[in-house]
Amino acid sequence: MGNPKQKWTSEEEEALRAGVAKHGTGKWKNIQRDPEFNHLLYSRSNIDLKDKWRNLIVGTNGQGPREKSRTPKAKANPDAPATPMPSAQTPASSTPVAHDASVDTVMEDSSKCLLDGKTASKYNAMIYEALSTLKDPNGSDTSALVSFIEQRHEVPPNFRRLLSSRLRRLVAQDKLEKVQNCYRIKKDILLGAKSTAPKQKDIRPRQSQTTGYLGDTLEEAAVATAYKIAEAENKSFVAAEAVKEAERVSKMAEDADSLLQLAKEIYEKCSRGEIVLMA
DNA sequence: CGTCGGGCTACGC
DNA sequence: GCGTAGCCCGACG
Repeated sequence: MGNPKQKWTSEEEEALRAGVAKHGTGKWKNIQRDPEFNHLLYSRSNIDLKDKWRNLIVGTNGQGPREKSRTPKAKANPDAPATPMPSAQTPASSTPVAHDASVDTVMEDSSKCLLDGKTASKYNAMIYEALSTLKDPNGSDTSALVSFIEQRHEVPPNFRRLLSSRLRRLVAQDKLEKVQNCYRIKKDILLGAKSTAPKQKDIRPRQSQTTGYLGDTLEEAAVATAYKIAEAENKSFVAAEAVKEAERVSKMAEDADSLLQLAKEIYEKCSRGEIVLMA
């Protein structure tokens, strides 16, 4: 009630970045506890840090609403395949690449409608289903996706909004690609990747007895999608190494930049004869 | 206990 | 009306 909203200041943001640079992502509590940043982040919880960083990343990823790229990210990643935006993908969220590679979703799209526990995002599956069915070379826009999904699934009234939110997030995670107003499944990085069989051997050959509204073309598309995802998963794994390298470099660059600025300030003050207090 | 991902909603354009 | 950003909640380790 009495919480209008607490917007993040650039100080806090900078502290967060510095904290991430020092401790790495995921160590939100450490960052928050760190006496160095606690002065700025005392009013924020570790969850807040995580959330803020999430939004920060979206903007840093390349095309984002807000580009706060103050620091010229190092290019690096010489081995970059055919990826449009290989550089600084996600500072330390190699998680989305490797860990998140579990790509939960996808696999059992429609059959997941009323499945047991997992309760993962079935929306993602719907999106993949829709995209892989209407194979639009230019991608499908939100309206097309909404109507497609609405025809096959039960959706809440505010689904459109939900969907667009989800689409954005998927794009941010590099799972989808947005061209103009249309979305399509992203299939970046293509490399030799020997088919490392173990995983995708069981991509549910048959499914759909849950409801039965499934067409065979749809099923085929679903399987194809699952296959592609599995393939992409393998590629991601291989690519993760390169990405990590890039991350490391860009992180170093950021660090160096911060230190440089700090050093500059100190230098100027010193040359003016002022006394500088170091923390 | 801490982290992560999803979802909701107020706010700005 | 859409997109963004902060915040909350449940799940998982």
